Order: sequence, then structure tokens, then C-alpha cells
Amino acid sequence: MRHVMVQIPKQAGQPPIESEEAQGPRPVPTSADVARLAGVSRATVSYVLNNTSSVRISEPTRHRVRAAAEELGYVPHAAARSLRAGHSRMVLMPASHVPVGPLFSHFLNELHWALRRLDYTVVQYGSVGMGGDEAARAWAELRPVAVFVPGMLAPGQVEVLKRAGAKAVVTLGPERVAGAHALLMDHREVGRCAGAHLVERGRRRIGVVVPAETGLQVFSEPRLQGVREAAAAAGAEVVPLPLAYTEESAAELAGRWRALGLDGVFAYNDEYAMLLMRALQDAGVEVPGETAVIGADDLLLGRLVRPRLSTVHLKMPSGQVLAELLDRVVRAPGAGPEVHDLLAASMVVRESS
Amino acid sequence: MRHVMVQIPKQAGQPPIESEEAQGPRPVPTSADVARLAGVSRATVSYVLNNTSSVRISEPTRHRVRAAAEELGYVPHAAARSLRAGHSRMVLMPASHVPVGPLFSHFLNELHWALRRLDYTVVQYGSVGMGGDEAARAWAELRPVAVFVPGMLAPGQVEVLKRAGAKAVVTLGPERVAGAHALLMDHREVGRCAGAHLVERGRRRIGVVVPAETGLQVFSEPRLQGVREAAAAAGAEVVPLPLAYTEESAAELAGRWRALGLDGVFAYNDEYAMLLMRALQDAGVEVPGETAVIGADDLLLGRLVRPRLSTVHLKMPSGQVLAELLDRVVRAPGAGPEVHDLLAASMVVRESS
DNA sequence: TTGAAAGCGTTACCAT
DNA sequence: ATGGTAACGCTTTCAA
Repeated sequence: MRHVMVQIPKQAGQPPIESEEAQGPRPVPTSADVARLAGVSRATVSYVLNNTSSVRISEPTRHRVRAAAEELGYVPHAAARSLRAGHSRMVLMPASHVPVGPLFSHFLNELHWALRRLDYTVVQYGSVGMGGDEAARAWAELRPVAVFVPGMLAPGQVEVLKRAGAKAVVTLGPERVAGAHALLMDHREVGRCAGAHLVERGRRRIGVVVPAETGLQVFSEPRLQGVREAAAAAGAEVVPLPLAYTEESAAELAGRWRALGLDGVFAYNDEYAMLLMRALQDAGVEVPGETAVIGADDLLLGRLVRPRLSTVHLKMPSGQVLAELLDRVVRAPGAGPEVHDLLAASMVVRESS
Repeated sequence: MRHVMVQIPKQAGQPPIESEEAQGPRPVPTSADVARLAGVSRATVSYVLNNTSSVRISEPTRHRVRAAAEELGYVPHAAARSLRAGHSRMVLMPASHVPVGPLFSHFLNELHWALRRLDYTVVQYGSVGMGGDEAARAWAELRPVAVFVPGMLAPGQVEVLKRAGAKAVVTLGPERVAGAHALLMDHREVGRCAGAHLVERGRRRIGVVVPAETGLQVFSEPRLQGVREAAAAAGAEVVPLPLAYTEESAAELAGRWRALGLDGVFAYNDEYAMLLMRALQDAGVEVPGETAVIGADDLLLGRLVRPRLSTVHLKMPSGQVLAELLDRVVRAPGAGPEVHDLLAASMVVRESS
């Protein structure tokens, strides 16, 4: 069948014969082309291809139209369609290529499925290297019906999006933004959880790993803050520990461990924790005897090391829930902003603490 | 400033006064609104806002137009714009939410940056739960100038995209697709690399972990095939080993290890390798003495376990390179399909093999 | 320097 | 049952 499509333009001779084999980019077929080929009007084509029920088209005509569309390889033009319709069902999400964990990946996957079932189209828009306002404008140009932003947003940016017709703007982050619906994920809770556990075990000088990698501060800063809060309540000290995700950096940190005099450390997440724990062991620091180590994210790999890694388990919201929130808000844009507190953190105590 | 925006429509009296505070969704401002407010024509608005150099607009006018746009919160309508222009600079990429590793993440990030610098817009389109043809149609509706597909594509799908105006269709996968440019990443090479290493070390009955998780077959199948090829050349046996990414599954497999009589195993990647290696050790199987274990991806974590994990290091293509390929093809669509062989795999021998 | 008007691909309404 | 036509928001000649 494709052979036909390829050969038609050459043999049809419809376009003035161009430089023989200059397969000059054939124009993209439009519904008008389909109409012409089928010998009907553009309106009829639209009716047939969209199965419009309010109008009756004879079966032979339907067939002719379908055949013509097939033959030309006609595909409707989404931009023209939504321009005409005055709205789209696009849910826009900035594509953040920060190293997201499997938890978040799974959440996104769920979200995609749930939204698709509600007949929305999810589009991730790359906005690397744009300032916040610039990015918001770029998103607004696409006229999405809803925007889902993992991360923060300035109130002005929310306003830009709403002015552009976005019925729902939902953020997923540490605090709510004026005008937007919010899924709160306060990472301080993660730090609090870890900190509380450590002080409860009698640790009094607690290190907190702060990844040197950029883009992680969004999470690391609140987590550090959470540990601070938990420690303050018990009169314990907190020491931030910058650490890059390399063996060298970990070895360097472990090398001056005794000088730091720490008896516990919250290592940002399981990966940094495993890295640091290995370096500590190699430097002769006993875990958990001399120093307790805990991570976060509850990775499977953390269970495989010895001692088994204690960790903070995070429960991500279900994509289902977010999809329903989006849909509800899109359908009833009048209602006030909803705020959901969604981060549930709990200690998983294993052997390293 | 926003206060002004809110009040304008009420005072203009253009819409019939609705129920007082029913902040009924104000219509999205168009360039016509801007023109009206600034007291100029739509053409002038377009000239000013796009900095059209071929026409001179007086400074006071420019200022009035800009102020009006600002006041209304005007943002151009991307669909209308590209509809009129007849083309877009959208590079479409299906959003695959298969658990991709940090390698691929990094590659995507590079790609985004490089394309942005070339003034393209990257859009990831979620096509979960669509058949291949259905997905291709959905992509074609967006009229992207280029499509980048990590994974396979049927030749018919390529044709649909090209008919819809896509100047470049590039796949990243194990084999080339008719009509499309190809970045070849033949994962058999990974398996070959691992297999060759194992037989060279004298292993004769080699297990190959095949993840039970769906969505990974695209990689696991060719990797298995590669090991088979390497083993066949040396007269060694190959045994596929289904394994889910859970401790239970690993323990179960390790429990019947002796019965399997394997002296080497390629565990798909480092994560599965670490999982299996721990289970083997817990079951009393000595690594590498009794069984050699190797992974792939060269994760940092693999260096932290004991024995240190031998692994296959993969070198992903640079996003830069792909971006340049895309741009080149978009600008000169006539040229024949380019095929680049991009997967470089090499053994990193550590202690587990 | 500015404005009027055509046209991009689609669909909804109103005539036939 | 089918076709003509207008309109969606924008850019770009062409005229004034």
C-alpha cells in the first residue's frame, strides 16, 4: 500500500514535472485534497472523518471519502483543529531532566495513563536554559488547557498561564503558589523523619549530606532544614556536608570524618548514603557503631549492602489522584484552589542506624 | 498591573454585564485586542512584537503597542502562528516512561540543550497505551519538523510522518528502518562483549538474566542474543534466566543455582547484577570463584559492593551529534538516510569475574 | 509609517 | 443528504 503512495506523485503528473527525480517535498495533503479526490465538499470530509452523528452521510460517500483519505495518507492538522475549536485538551508539563528517581518516573507513568483515559494529551515541553518568566510565556503560547509543574512557580507565571486560557495550574512542590492548585510535597518532612530517628537513637552531632550536583538543591535544602528542626528540638547539632557523587569526594569526606566528630549522618538519599557508607567503612569508621548512616527513597539496592541501609521511605501521590484533580478543575474552573498534602515519609529502620 | 487587566473588560462594556462577580473566564487576549487598545492595526502589532526589520515603525507607536500587550498580558498563539507560517520548529519525541538509566537521561538533556541552541523546540508526546500506527498518526497530527524515536518504528509509520511534513525521522535503536535516518545502538554488542569476556575467562555454562519487567525486552533480547553469539563461537552454553527485580525472585533463583550448574552470568545490567550477586552470596555461592557475575552500565554503585562488580561500559552518543544530524537533515531533506553506528561497548573488569 | 485583506486547515452553521 | 461560507488567531504582501 505504501508503494502506491510513493509512486503516485511520480506517475500522476499532477505537479508540473519538476527536475525529474527532485522528489521535491510534496505538499502535505489537506482535507481539501481529500474532498477533491473524493468529489465531495470539505464539510462532508469533516463529517465522515469525525463520525459526526448529527448529520447523515450515505454509505457510498463515506466509503469514497475514507478511501481518498487513505490513499493520500491524510492526517488532520492538530493546530488547525484546535484553532478552530478554540480549545485543546493538552496538559502541559515542563520536561525536567533533573535526575529523577524511579519513584517519580512511576508517578509520571501513572499520570500519563490516567490522563489518557480521560482523553487528555500529555505534552512535555523542554524548557532548558530559559528563565522562569520566559518559560511560562513559552508554555502559554501553546494554550494548554492545564499545566502541571513539578517544582515552584512565581505567582506572576501562574497568571500568565491563566490569561492564556489554562483552566488548571497545578504545582507539585514544597509550598503552595498563589492562584495555583497545589500538591504539597514538603521535603522538610523527610529531613524531620531522619533527624528525629537519629536523635532518638542518641546521636548528638548529625551530619547532613548536601549533594554538590546542581538541580538537587530544590530537594536537598528542605531536607537539611527538616533535620535542623528535628535536631533543634532535641538540642543536637547539625553539620552540612557537601558531597559530590564520586568516590574521590566520598573518600575525601571520610578521610576527615574523625575530625568532624559526627555520630550520625543523613545522606540525602540512598545512593549518596551507599557511597558514603562504603567510604566510611574503607576509612575504618564503624557503621553504625561509630556513626549511624541513613538514606532516603528506600531503594532495593539499599537492602543489599551490609549493614543494610536504614532509609526514609517516601510515598508519592498516585498519578490517578492528580489526573482526577486536573480533570475536576478543568471542568469547574470556578472553584477555589485546592491544596493537598501528599508527602508521607516514614522511617524504615534496618541495620545502619 | 493585573488589576488593570481585570477591570478593562468590565468597563469596555463590550460583553453584556454578566452576574457582577462571575469572573467568567475572560476571553484570551488576541493581537486584535492589543491593536484596539493601542489604537493601531493588527499588522502593526505583529510588526512591533516580532521586531520585523523590513518595516519601520515609529518609536512612539512601538511603545504604545508594547504597553498594550503588556497590559493585556498578551501571549501569541503558537498554533495560529505555525498554521499561518506553514511550518514549525518542533522536534517531537515520544515520551517513553520505561525506566531509563542515568546515561540516557544525560543524553536527552544534552539533546535538549543542543536543539534549543539551534532554535528548535523539543516536545515529548506521551503515547502510552497506543498501538504503533495509532501513535504515529497522533504524532503526525502535530506536524513536527522532525521526529526522534528512541526505539523501533515500522516503515509505514515513517511514511506517515513524512507525508505529514516531517523533514527528518531519526530512530535510535538496534536496526535501521527503511526511510528513516538511524542511530544504531545494537545491544547485541553489549552481550557479545560480556559473553566474550566470560568465555575468555574459561566459563563454559553461562547464564543470562532476562528481566521479567515489561518494556525492557527491547534491550534484554538483543543482549541475550549477543551473549549467544559470543558463546557459540567458543562452544559454550547459554541459559536464559528470567528474574524480577525483587529480593524474593533473586533468592529463588539463587536457591536453585547449584542445580543450574552455571559458572558465569551476565545479569542484564548493574542493578540486576548487584541484586543477584547478593542473593548468590547469601546462598553460599562464591563470587567469582564458583560463578562470575557481570553487569552493564558501569554504575558508580557497582564499585561499592564487594567483590567490585565487573561491568560493560556503554558510551552513549552525544546529544550534540544527534542535534546536528537533525538540523542538517531538516535543512537538506533531499539527502539519503544517514546511518551512524553509535554504540561503543567495552568491558570494565573488576573483581566479580 | 500604517492599514486592508488574503490565507493557513478545520469545523459549525445555514442553505440548498 | 450535501455544499457554501464564515470564523478561529496570526503573518505578510500590497496599497495608501
